[in-house]
Amino acid sequence: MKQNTRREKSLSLLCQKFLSYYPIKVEPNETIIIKLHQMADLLEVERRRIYDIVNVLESVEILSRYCKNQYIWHGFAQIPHTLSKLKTLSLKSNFLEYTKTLLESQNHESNDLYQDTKQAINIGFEYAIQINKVITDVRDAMTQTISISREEKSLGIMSQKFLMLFLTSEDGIVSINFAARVLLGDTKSDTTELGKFKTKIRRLYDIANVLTRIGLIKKYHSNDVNISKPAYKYTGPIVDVIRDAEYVFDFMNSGNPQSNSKHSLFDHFKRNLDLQCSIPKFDVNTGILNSKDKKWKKQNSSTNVSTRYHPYNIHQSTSHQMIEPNYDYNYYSGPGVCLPLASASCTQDLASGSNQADFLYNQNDFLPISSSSSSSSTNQMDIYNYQQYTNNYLYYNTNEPKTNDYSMDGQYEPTNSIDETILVKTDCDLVQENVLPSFSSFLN
DNA sequence: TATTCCCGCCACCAC
DNA sequence: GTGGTGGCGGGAATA
Repeated sequence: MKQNTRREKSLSLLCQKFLSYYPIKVEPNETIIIKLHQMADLLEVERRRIYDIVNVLESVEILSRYCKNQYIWHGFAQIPHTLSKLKTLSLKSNFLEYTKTLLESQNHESNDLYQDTKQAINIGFEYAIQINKVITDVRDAMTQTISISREEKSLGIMSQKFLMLFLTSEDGIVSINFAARVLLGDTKSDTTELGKFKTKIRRLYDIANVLTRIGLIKKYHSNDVNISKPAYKYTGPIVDVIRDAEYVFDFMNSGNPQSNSKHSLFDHFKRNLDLQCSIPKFDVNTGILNSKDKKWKKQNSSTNVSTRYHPYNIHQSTSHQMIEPNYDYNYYSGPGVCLPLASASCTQDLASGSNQADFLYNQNDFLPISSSSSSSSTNQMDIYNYQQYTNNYLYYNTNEPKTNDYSMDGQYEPTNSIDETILVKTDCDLVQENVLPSFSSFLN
């Protein structure tokens, strides 16, 4: 039916179909390769659409690029740790201050360009252009225009910044308008011009559709006149900041030690900055990411970070893809976090769609690995509250993959047969609620 | 009308 | 040059 055509082709539904082919968790002895051209054929879509999905999924480390046309599927277990890193980055990099500055600037500047733009949308597009031009010219004369680099405009990095807003928001609600302005950067130059703003909104819808499908956010409807519509609400795990994360190395040394994604802020640090340098700061006035130690620079092609990598331990090489629909899952113990996972037909639940978020994050059937009780009567917390459940213990895997474990064609040649998983007390810093702004009420 | 976002052009980049 | 990748914005479907 024509009415369903657009919906059937939607990125959200496409993402759901994509996810239905892969398990929530990956067994330690599995390698799950995603071949993009096969997925495009399977889902009967242009490959361009697959990139949209993959780029956002990569931003939360559900998968990572392996080589041309191929990605490695990691499942959902890494998500809490990725979110912890993003939250930590928000607080350690001035990102939160930047967003506050943005909020204040719009509150105090009655002639704020964005307000003019938004107002002008109601008046007429042509008039909006005129207003923008005049104000932009004035501002250009007063301020140095610094644009955000192409790298920072990647869908994955936008996705990460979008998530950082949710993770530092007091109420977990972020209006798409505010997010767009944050992503545009530079509170004082012409970056809020209508065209760029609309483009950013489009991308945010793309991102939001994928993040919604994996249950991290959902569309938020409110009658509150103070909340700008449209808005999204965070529905993902509650995560803490990583204690003592002051240097780029702190991020590199957790999660995906060898990843090299163009869609990850962390990997940008690894490529572009000294590992010993402190975490780069966002300029609170422009939103541009800078570092005292080194300028954000174009990637050097001679970088010694390998483009062939396995982010996690892989104990045997299998080239199979497409997990059976009724695959059983017990729990996953990988680097970064160790989470109990469902022993159910996850892919079917994923495919059902409607209660996916509940399934992923609010299942009652999960038991922490360290729990001495196997009673299922325990009212388990969200799967992603696991850190808190275990008194802020994180599981770190001591056996990180070594470069020489892989042959030139990327096949894993195991030198270690057994994982050793140790407990590391995190004693996470708890963020004081009163420092967190609300991003929902932005220029209603 | 405002929101949502599909579609594909074409620039960029590694090889 | 070639093919993979993905930023970008027009404009149409949907609410």
